[in-house]
Amino acid sequence: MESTRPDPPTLQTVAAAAGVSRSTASRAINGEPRVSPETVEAVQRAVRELGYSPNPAARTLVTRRTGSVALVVPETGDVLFSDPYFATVLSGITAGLAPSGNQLILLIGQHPGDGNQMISYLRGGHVDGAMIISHHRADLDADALGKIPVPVVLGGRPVGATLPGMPYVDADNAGGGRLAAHHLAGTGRTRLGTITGPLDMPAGIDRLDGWRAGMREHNLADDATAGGDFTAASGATAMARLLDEHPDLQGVFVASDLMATGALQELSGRGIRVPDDIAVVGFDDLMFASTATPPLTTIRQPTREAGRLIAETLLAMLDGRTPEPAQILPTELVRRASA
Amino acid sequence: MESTRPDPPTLQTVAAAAGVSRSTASRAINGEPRVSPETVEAVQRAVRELGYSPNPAARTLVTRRTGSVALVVPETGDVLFSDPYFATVLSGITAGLAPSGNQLILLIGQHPGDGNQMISYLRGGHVDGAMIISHHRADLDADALGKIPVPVVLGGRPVGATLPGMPYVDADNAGGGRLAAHHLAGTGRTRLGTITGPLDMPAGIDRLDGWRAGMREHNLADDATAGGDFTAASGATAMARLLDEHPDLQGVFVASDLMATGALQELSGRGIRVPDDIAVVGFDDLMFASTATPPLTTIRQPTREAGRLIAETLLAMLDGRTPEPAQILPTELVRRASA
DNA sequence: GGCGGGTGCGGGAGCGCTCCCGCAACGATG
DNA sequence: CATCGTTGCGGGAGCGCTCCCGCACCCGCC
Repeated sequence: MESTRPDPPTLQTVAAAAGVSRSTASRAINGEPRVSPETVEAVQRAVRELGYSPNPAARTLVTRRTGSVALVVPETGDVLFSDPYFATVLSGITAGLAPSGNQLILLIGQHPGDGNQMISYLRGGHVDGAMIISHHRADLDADALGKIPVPVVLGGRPVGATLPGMPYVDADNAGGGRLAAHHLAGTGRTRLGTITGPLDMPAGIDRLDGWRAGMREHNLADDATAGGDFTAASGATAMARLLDEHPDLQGVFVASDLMATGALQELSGRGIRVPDDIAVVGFDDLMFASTATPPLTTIRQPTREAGRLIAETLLAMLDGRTPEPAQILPTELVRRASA
Repeated sequence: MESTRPDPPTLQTVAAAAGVSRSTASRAINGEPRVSPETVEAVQRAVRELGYSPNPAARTLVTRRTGSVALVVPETGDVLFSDPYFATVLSGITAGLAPSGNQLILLIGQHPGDGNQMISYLRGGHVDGAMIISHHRADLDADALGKIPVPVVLGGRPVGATLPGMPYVDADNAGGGRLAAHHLAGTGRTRLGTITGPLDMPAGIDRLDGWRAGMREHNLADDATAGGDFTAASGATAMARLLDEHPDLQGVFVASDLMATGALQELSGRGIRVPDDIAVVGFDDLMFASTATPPLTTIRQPTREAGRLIAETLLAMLDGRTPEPAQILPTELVRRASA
């Protein structure tokens, strides 16, 4: 009769096989102190022989811990996955999470407006905590975020007011913009411009702010700017506009490597030599920066480290510790051939 | 006293608020047939007012359904994330999963040998099913795989024998290799070579097999080959070797776009013009194929569709349906400037 | 008018686990 | 020798849910 499906062993079964009670078996399995070594041994053998594995649902029901955390990306999948930034930060997150044994649940928006549905998931007790990375605009409203009953860590500075008790991890975007300005100005070039990211995103805003501050420090004009949206195509378009409006341009800071590849294409299409005629500095230092032609001088942000830090910050909160409200990672200049 | 944490409402609370019993409330919430419309309305209002959300652990405990599936990647994170293939297939998987409401749990190997640990996770009742994508070699042993008690779908043809009851989804790699051969031969070039992927992987093997078949059909020699490992650097190295050994080369099929970018760099470094001196055909049609210099002629494989199909196949199995043991997606030639 | 079948609902049991409490045995302490 | 704390263990309760069973009621039938 019951030969069809050999029901998976339960704690009861294990306890019986080891000749102890449920409670004792539970204690032995969870490594609690008040158990004799012989008993532990007997229980472990029973576990092994029966191939026992605790039922996670039952355990969660009583402990109120799920052993998993969510990574929320309120961006539609298509946009997201074309951006190498995401893969890199995800890599850091999985690495940071690994030692804790927590599992990662991926919550990715399919349609704009899925945000609130995701939040209701977070409120449903499925996860112990959440990380929200909104590399692109943060389109979750603050009220809804405030209702999440579990710890939340943000990847990237939130756009509006800081959410109370919701720490974030970000790169020093402004500092990076300044580094780019210093480097270009340091080569003796004086007519400099920038291609910005979207100005409704912190990464776009802050890099521009940093750039402008740098220009001012060198007493250079900061009027040559063109806006892009972090895609390669927009980089090419912006480069074209910049060249048309400022024919005397000597150097350009492009707020992302992806846009920089577009800019390089536009420049090479016009027969403009890099860096001889115009120097180019990118931002990110993603994999393909070094394989561009010419290899891209860029501002490196530690994307993978940011991911790891996001995960570790969440783990700290799960442990009841109170993390820094903001953790800003340093950026650095990586000097290659383009500037 | 209990003002500190307003315990989340339970089904019992909702039932009381609606003036019905637990059972009836449960039926109303789950949309079961034998409930009067007025009762349904009353329960729904209570749910709304109390902000009730069913405890997933309790539900799972009795239904034995978790509502989540795992994506297993027995590759260390570092290797994986540098490969745009993964992001694309992941995008397809999330899209395919979305309509079902199942959540995605990401299981990513941190160290070589984590495979069996992952399998024990799959055996532990955490998920209803699993997808294993081993874009790189399948290093999970068949015995262990066979013990997974939930439906499993494989992304990519398994290396050894087919696992019984474990369907897979793959691109027509051999067909793609043949397409490349036909295209290059069709341009009148006769001295052709290939840069292969790793030959311990189906994607590497099958593309080479297809290429060779195509060469034979055109009565051309298929002896000019060099091996790579799907990275850009290995593409450059292999290209160099191929040029040294076969100075008369007129065209080359590179088994991945990433390797092709490396090959293009090597060619441009030697002052060899593409496609005038040597024509180049890639494989994948990833985003950057169109922005390479020159834009890459390549074999497109529907990576995102593969992801979606993997997810849908798993969902079908969860529904009790028996899927095709193998689903092979077509590849096609995308003609750009490099060949 | 008695009777069968369908409709709407309530109560109990139980999923597998952890945690609290209580109890026996033992060594140490006065 | 009586007392007390400590160690190791067992049993019961309960986490929040679904599902089975049974009960009351109403409709339509012979």
